Amino acid sequence: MKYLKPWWSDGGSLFHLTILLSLAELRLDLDLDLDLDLYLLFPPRTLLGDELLLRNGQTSHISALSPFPASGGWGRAELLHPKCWERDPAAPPEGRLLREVRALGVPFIPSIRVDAWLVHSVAAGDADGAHALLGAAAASSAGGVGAGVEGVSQAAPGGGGGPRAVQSSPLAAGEEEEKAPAEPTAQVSDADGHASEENEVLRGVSHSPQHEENEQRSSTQKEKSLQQKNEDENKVADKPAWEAEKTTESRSERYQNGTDAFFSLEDLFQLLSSQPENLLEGVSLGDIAPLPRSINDGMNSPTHYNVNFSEAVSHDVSLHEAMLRCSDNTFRRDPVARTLQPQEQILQLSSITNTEQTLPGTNLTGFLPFVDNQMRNLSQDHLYDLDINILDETNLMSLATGFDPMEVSWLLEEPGYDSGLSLDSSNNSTSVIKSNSSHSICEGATGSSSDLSHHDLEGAVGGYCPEPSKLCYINDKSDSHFHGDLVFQHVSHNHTYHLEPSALESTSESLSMPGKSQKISRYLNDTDRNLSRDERRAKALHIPFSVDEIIRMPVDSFNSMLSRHYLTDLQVSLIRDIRRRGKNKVAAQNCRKRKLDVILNLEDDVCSLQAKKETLKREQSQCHKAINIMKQKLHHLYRDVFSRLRDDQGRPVSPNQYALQCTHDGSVVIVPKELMIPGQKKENQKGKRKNERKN
DNA sequence: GTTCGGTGTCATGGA
DNA sequence: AGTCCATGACACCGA
Repeated sequence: MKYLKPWWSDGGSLFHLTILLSLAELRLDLDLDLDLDLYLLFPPRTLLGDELLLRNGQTSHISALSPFPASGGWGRAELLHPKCWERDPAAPPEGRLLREVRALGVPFIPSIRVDAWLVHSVAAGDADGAHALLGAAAASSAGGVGAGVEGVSQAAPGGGGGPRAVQSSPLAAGEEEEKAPAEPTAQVSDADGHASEENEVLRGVSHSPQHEENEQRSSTQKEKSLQQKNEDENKVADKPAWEAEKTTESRSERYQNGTDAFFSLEDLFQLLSSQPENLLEGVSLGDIAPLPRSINDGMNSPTHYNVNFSEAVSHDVSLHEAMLRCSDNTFRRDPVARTLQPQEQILQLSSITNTEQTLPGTNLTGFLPFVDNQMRNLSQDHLYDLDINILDETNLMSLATGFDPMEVSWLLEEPGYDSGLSLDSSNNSTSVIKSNSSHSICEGATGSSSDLSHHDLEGAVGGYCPEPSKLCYINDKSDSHFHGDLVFQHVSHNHTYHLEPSALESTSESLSMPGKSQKISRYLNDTDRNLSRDERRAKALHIPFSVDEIIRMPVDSFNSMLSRHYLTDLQVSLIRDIRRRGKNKVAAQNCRKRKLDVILNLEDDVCSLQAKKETLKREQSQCHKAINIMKQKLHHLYRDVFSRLRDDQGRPVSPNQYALQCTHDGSVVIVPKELMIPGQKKENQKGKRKNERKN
């Protein structure tokens, strides 16, 4: 798969496109990582200093670009967090876009401006040829060039010299004659450096004093700017790409004055579509992130082809300005409503980036496939899968608390508020922002230093470095910070009971959000689910030890540790509570385990005893049976003996009158029952009765 | 909505 | 006296 060849990257600048890519709907409100993977169609360095206006009014800037190998200047634009600019003494002054935006009275326009300095690949000093080329391209656009070619057609006198110049250009736009309309528009002929009517429309949405002043200045500097322009182009053509950066500001100034040359998107469309084979040479996809659509896709689309760009894109094209021109006046006139309706912005962006109808004449889909795809990916993959309610909550919380939405979003994700102790997460949020600027979200979870090694973070609560020197600001917590930490105590289960109820009530009342607590609690549970409450508390208070350490440490080490580190009373109290609770928790677990073991053992004993009882019962019954058998045998033997006994006269002995009795020597004698021992007499009587009953 | 098991926590007593 | 441990009691959560 081929990629668009930056055929303009090695020559002087001819075009100046300003495209406002509405990135407001990116996850800037929640995701603090401003490192946007935005692949631009423009040469690097020319984007430096461009700004991204955040919802909170801060600005971010595009930092150094990363040009792709063999892309001839195409690169990856990175946005720099404003915090970084604050630390950078060489930070550029307030950019033009921001000034313009503020002049328009739009306080929050989270958009990114991309100035594209399209440089034609002409030989050094051959700016006229480039002008001719672009003039031809401008002339080739069907009546929709508008003011976008101003300066270009002047550089190529007559504007009709396009075909000849195109043939001499490396683009070899031989097909230009086929696609080019016969006549350039009147606007083309008028494009001598003056701002066109459309330019006026686009830039004059709100005639700020600054704009008027710029227009006045522009009229006086026209001639000079034209001369300067040619000179600058020749200079730029001899300079490497990064040196062109130095001229960006001056270009912007001239742009503001309306003296620079501009070119419409349609011109570029015509130009690119006329030479697709040339444009798609040399740059492989491997150099650039894979994108599903090449520029040819946009070019070949009739929808893209037939778009009249002259209406909205002719001079200084911006999606935002185009949006301003659209019927959605609330975007400009009601910044508050815009601030409060991120979803609508998202939908706006979606409609803009996905449908050409929203912006007639502004077909970024075809012209900027990379940007378009990025926007699509960002808007669809990252935005639509977001729970919009989070945005709502964030904004509502930001309104309620006066906090920054980013901070509020962080607060929502920080589940440490169920602690009965005062926490410090407002400081955390700030630290998070700082750490995010260096792409260390995880490390910045507690706002600690980003220079911590992963080992240091492992097991340590919140990744805080235990060095005393880095613990100094622990004591800098103000009560207000703690107050902010108590915000969400009411939304989560609080297992601690030693916090003053007044504190909880005050914080809950100040920020109570009926109907939101459940959802917030859900997010709280989702985010730091793996952390215990004490861990979150320690994390919030920047306890420089892990909970595991605090609990398992021997008492001597524990005391020495407390004495070594300078900790606040609150921290010491928390640490002792953590230790006590941790140990008690383990003890309770052991106790329950032992109790369970005792119960199980008792159950086993019961089972074994029941089994033994059954066995004994069986043995008892067997013994009873054996005894009965022996008794019966004894009775039979008794009867048998008496049946055979005879007295002195030879008569049978009656068992009713006599009984058999064993003597001490083992002999058996016949004894009259009257002479029997009373005990033996009773037994014999019992036995006799039994035998009688049986019989 | 109720029940029940699991869990954390506190209070208390003994070692 | 301080600490640890064991345990009953309570509250909360989730199934």
